[in-house]
Amino acid sequence: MDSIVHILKQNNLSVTEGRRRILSLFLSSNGALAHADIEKNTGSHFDRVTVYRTLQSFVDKGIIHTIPTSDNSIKYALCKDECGEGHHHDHHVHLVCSRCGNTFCLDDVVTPAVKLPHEYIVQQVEVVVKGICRSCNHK
Amino acid sequence: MDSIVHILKQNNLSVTEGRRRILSLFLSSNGALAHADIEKNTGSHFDRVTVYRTLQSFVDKGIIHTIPTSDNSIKYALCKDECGEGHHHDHHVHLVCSRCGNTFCLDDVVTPAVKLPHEYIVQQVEVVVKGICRSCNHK
DNA sequence: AAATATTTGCAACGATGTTTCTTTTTTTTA
DNA sequence: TAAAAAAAAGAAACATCGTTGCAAATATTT
Ligand SMILES: [Mn+2]
Ligand SMILES: [Mn+2]
Ligand SMILES: [Zn+2]
Ligand SMILES: [Zn+2]
Repeated sequence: MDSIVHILKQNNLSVTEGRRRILSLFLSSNGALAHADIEKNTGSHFDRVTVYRTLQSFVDKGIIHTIPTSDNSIKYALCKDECGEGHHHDHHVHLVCSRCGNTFCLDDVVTPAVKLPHEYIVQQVEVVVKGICRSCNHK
Repeated sequence: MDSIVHILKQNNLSVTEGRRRILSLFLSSNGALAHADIEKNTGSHFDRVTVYRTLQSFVDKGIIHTIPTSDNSIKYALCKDECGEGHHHDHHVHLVCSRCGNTFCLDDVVTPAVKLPHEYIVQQVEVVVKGICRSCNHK
């Protein structure tokens, strides 16, 4: 069975044209995608609202995760394995390339521990690095 | 001279009612402020646009800095000393309290170094911690 | 006090995201 | 496979956020 369909079924999502297309976009893209990228790449096939709802349901199911960026636009990228409904475990660093503007998950770079004064409690650490991505750096 | 007026003059900003009020809000608040907080706290005294422009000019001058949060809302907080026009040096960690919802600059907690694979270049590291703030933790 | 420079308010606009409701599509059941 | 039930998509309306251009008001300089 098609791997895209497989992922959808595994997550109890009914298989629709829109979900197939959007999930396929994520699988074939190496960087993160913004809502606008998705609208563009799916042409005028789907309503904006459908895209919003699809992204939201993917996030809910742990198929994709959101990436906060300092310019305040949300990006989305595929989760690796361990995430599921109500369980996100994306403890990696994100890179926003200041040359090409793309955003990447650095899945192998684990979020550093942050030590706060003892009056505080740390629950989650989010790290976004601004820098130059691999492909921009090699040119 | 009033310290608020002093700061404005020092930054070559003309002293207006709006700027005085907004700067004074920052000086008297211990957490970070969102645009909405400012609109609320200044009553209906100023137009939305004026608030936007004031915040923008404060950021430009290095009086305040922006704080990215994972819920994609911008917060603003006072800079400490070293920042100036075109020179922001806010290398500290930010905490979003999951109990009270407030956002704080942890001025004494320096952004940890993040080591990326050598194909990448790091330019800036942004760390946002979700956790419990001092005052919420003491209750 | 007058002239100049800067800021403000207002109105209009675009982008983003949400909600409600009806129609269409998908899934389940028989 | 056909009918019934459930889920998703599309459309329209709406809310919020943030920006821009311009005329009126305010602050600064002369
Ligand atoms: Mn990621
Ligand atoms: Mn700060
Ligand atoms: Zn790049
Ligand atoms: Zn708190």
